[in-house]
Amino acid sequence: MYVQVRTIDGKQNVTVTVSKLTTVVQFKELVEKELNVKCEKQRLFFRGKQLEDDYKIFDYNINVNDVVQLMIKPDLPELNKDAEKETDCSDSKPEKNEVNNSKKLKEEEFPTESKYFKIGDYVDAKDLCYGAWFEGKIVGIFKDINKLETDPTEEDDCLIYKVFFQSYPDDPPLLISLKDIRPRARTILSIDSIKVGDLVMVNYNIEEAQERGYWYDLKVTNISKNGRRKPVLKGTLYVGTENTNLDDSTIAFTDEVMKIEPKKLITERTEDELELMQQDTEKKRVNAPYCPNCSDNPRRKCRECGCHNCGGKNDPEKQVMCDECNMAFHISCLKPPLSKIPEVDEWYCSDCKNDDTEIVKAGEKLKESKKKAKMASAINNSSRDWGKGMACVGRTKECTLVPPNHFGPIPGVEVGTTWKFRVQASEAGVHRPHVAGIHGRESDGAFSLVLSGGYEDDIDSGEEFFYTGSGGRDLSGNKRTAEQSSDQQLTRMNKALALNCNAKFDANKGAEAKDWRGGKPVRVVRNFKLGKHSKYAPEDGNRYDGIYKVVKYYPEKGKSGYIVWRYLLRRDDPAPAPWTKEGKARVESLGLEMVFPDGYLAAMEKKEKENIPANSKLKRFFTDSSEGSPQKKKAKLVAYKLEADVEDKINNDTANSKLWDMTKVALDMGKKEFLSKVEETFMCICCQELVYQPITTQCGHNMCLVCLQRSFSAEVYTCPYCRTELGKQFEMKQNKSLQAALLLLFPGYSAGR
DNA sequence: CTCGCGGCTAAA
DNA sequence: TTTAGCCGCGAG
Repeated sequence: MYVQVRTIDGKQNVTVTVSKLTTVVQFKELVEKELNVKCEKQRLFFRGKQLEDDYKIFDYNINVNDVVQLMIKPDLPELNKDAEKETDCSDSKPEKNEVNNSKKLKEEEFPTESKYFKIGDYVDAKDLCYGAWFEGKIVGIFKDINKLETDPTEEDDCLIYKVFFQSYPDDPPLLISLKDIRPRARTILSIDSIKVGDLVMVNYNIEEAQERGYWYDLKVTNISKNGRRKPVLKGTLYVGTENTNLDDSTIAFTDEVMKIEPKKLITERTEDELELMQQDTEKKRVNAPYCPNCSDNPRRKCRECGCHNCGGKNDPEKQVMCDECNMAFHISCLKPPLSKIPEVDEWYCSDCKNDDTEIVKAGEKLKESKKKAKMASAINNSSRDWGKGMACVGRTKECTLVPPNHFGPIPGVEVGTTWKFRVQASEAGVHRPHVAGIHGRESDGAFSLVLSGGYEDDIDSGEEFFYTGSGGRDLSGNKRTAEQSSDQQLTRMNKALALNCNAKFDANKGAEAKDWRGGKPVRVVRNFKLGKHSKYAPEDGNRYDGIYKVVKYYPEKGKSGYIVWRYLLRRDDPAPAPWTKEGKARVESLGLEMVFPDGYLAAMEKKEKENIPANSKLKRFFTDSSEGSPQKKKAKLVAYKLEADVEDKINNDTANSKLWDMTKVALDMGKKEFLSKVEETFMCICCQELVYQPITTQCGHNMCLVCLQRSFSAEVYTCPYCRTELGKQFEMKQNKSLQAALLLLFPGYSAGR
């Protein structure tokens, strides 16, 4: 799709081709090609939000022909460059800043005086992080040694002012040049005294114009007073250290417009002014609250800016912050509570703790990375392109428990299991095709089918239903469904389903089974869309309803007038059907709930929240996200390389070479993913834990020695996975190579077995 | 290679 | 709100 990129001054305008999955970094590269503006020099904005490098076009809801604004960062003067580097807006580290400031800028050795300001003057100064005016106090004036070398004239331009920002008492003073300092604003202007063309200072929130933000200069272009209604004040807003203008900004806080005090030589100050400059203003200007949740009310409990557990704001020195989610916790509120602040560089709360060196109990899932789940575009880790349908999505998992041509139930999948999307039913191995209704082989029979209401003359009475074959539709134009437009043939999946019927195959008239239970089993999934025609459909998603058999099949003239093949299926499953009272009770007792793709719910939640302004995001507005933020490093995916000894053991395990090959695909996704894949692949079907003292059968399945012995002692001599006959005399020979490999990967997992 | 009882967006 | 029109993917 095309997206317009326009410079803030409107002079340059280009169109670039992107997809919803294009990252902001890639986008910047495209812009660099088109406009010859280096990526580092670009700031891109859309609907008031700065596009941050790690996000995707999708995450900002950018659509076809939307206009993205490009702000070009000019070359900063030497001083500011240095200062900006030292200014870590998101996470200030006072000691480090102090040291570097004094080391890099030798001006401290040259205290001097200025014609405009004195030490102790209360001023407004422009902060390099936010690019807005804040209340500050001059605590030092120095010569800029760098400038003096090139330009020996002692103009005030060559001075550096050390300014203490009163809104940030914990931060060290910053070095500011003269152009970013002026006398403290003291006068609130009434709306009637403001004229078009005036330059004033206003409060504005760049992300959300209705919300409180920071203080910027505004050149007034439009004032309208409309009777008793709130006056409208519009103008060009100067934001950032380079005074980039945002045209036609509407000011929400029209009763807080402030007069800008011009710079004045000290010699020209009146007695009053001299005094005023050294006096702090009584009432401080209000900035955007640090916490949008509680508006910084110290008496309100807030789980966002206070303790994430109890919401209390007391004892900040006894609170520890999580390095992942940045939430604070009282050490006494932790489970288990701590007696003192932990002395480690990085600390993570229980939700974020995600250590891949941690031994994970067999059978217990590793926690998904929060970072991964955060982004909507991370619903799965393949290159998901939205707008092309969930049917277009690739699987992130694959059922390896049974072969794709497996008849009958999938071990571990209970009747009543419900997945939100078809692709998940595919991942579970219950119904593998993404779109097609029947899964089968023409030579073999059908393994599964989905009832989805796609053929409205299907009659569903729960225990029995009529099903229509596929085909006879014109799917030209890359369609997936269409009206019936020709006769169906008893070939492909239609033939496969017919083969399930316990009767001699007849391609002309069809057939009916005398002993219908003798037919091949079909897994049946009901989709919620069937609800239009049937009361046995689930409320939402796709529900596995158990095993059915084909009673009969026959050709018939359908509603369309064309021949369709029809099948009568009848339920033959020991588990009660999910719509019956017993079935519902069973679903309840098994605790079955709708299954969503990994990260799906988190992504949906985030999408909903996106409409609500996140003021805290503003903090990062003027920071350069290309300079690695501390959170980034953890999200980085490092491919896992198997240690030589593990590799050896795996290679020795020739009986499972295919399974290992499949598992090794996950190596690229990092150690955590790989281990999780190993757990999934080598889980014992009986105890649902990683196999211990494993037996590998000739049918290629692994289970614990004790689990198989238990089965044999119950006189069941089949493979617990696929029911292949093993025989009473089956020799239970432990697969030592597999055991050794697993022990290296999961040290100590066998403890307690 | 062809086929298809999805799921999405944008237009109506 | 409903609906036409897409189209990646795994399966045979």
